[in-house]
Amino acid sequence: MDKNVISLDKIKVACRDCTLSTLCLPMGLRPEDVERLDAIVKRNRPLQRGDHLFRSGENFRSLYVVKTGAVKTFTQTNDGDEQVVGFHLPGEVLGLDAIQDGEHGCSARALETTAICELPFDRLEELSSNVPSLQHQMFRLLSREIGQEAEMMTLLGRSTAEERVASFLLSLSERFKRRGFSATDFFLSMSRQEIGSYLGLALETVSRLFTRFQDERILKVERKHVQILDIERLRTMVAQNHHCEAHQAKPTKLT
Amino acid sequence: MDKNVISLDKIKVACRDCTLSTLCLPMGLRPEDVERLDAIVKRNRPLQRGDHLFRSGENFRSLYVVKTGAVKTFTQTNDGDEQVVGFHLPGEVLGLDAIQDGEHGCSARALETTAICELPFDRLEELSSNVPSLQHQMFRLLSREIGQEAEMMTLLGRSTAEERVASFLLSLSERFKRRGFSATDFFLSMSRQEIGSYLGLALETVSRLFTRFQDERILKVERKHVQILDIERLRTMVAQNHHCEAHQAKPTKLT
DNA sequence: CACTCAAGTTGACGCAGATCAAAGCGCAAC
DNA sequence: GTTGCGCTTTGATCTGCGTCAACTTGAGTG
Repeated sequence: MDKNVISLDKIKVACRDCTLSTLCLPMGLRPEDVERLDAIVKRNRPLQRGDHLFRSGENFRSLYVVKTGAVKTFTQTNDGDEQVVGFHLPGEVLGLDAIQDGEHGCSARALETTAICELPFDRLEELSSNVPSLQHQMFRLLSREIGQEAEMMTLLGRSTAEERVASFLLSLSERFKRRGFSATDFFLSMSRQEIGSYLGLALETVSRLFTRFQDERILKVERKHVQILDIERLRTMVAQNHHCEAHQAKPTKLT
Repeated sequence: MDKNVISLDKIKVACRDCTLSTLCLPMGLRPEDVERLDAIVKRNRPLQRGDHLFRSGENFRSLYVVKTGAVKTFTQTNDGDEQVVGFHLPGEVLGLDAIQDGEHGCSARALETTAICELPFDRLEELSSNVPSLQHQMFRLLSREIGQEAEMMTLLGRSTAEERVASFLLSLSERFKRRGFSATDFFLSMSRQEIGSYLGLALETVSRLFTRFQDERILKVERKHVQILDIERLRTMVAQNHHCEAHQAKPTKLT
């Protein structure tokens, strides 16, 4: 309750005063440029859990930045189910894939009460032309997304279920940490089903791995509440060699 | 021989006269802006099969566009093998993931004799500031990459081996077609191993599927030479429902 | 020509993880 | 309180594809 009131207050904060400014677009901009950016930001009422931010196929008008809360992006499969393509925490930008053809390629929906900053893209583009450091920042942002997706591709292409879940938990942990939350104690705002969809696993497999990690004293899990007890073990898992060799293209000539 | 001489000639072609201009960065630019872009392009000697264009960890200075030939990008796994992250045909841009932190996150190597246009990024950025339509084009380019990688993620996350191979062949087919080559008769410049690595499959699985597709009169395969006999069947495979249900997150309440 | 070596094919086998099924649990509505 | 409904967990079974291994083929070399 109390918390809610505070967060409703916060959403009107200008970029200059926003705690995310070191993660978000303003990163590295001069104060006067942050002001110009701030001037084009629209701050709408918060989304409730389940609300759509945009839907696949809709016209692209704006990029969106998560301010508080969490959002999932997903596509529809031809049999009518969801394929989760991403989870987005405060400071992360949504809609980047839609710049290309002016149409959203995925839908976005709030996983919890979520505040959003909206950046009308035409104005952002115009401003980028006039503020080289903002243009640079935009390029970096898009590039980062590309790099992260490439990492995700190798994760999906060659990792075991164990590595995927470990990797997922580490990713969340690091992202929470950078946002000033605990790196070892947090709540998952998404279901096992959604995690499984994102990681290319069955929900049962995710559940079993949570249980196993708990048995091995790596985690403490109670429904959505996760505590990481042994983060090093998780890191080792991810760095581990893979069980299969044939996935891998050999470098032309060993030795 | 003859061909080689021609292609060596071609690599000196200016953007204005390049057959790729409708696929490449100049797309949609006014002629005078194409000239300005052309002025910053460096055209180096062609790469031979196996030559590196850049290596993971190297400083990022330029983006590269394939002009003729083909390039693979790959990362190294901790056990020293390659993980292929992409195949790049004429008109496709490499190095986009390196803008972020000024360092290449993957290596790129020519799969055959390959001509490249080099675009020094600092000059490209400067020019983008002055030419809004180029900036727009850059944003679209980066956005397209993001969208394509997201598609690849769902392919890797939830598809069967059959769907992956079918999808790979369709992708090549379409890309060749747009470049004026045959959509149904082409040579693979990469090995089964590399295809497998890219698709998250064992090379044996790729081989078996090629054989099966051939038995089913969908393809004719002879080593690197592929002919697509029934492209519709391939399309059906990709659009097909998936064998597994649990991968998929159910939409929160239908209706 | 024979020899080598990398690339590709094919078969046999085993296992990680999907699928199927059922039971337990937290939470909202009434 | 009771009822109902998602979500999660857990167990039992099944299977696609990775792994291992043997063989074929073709290109390059002397």
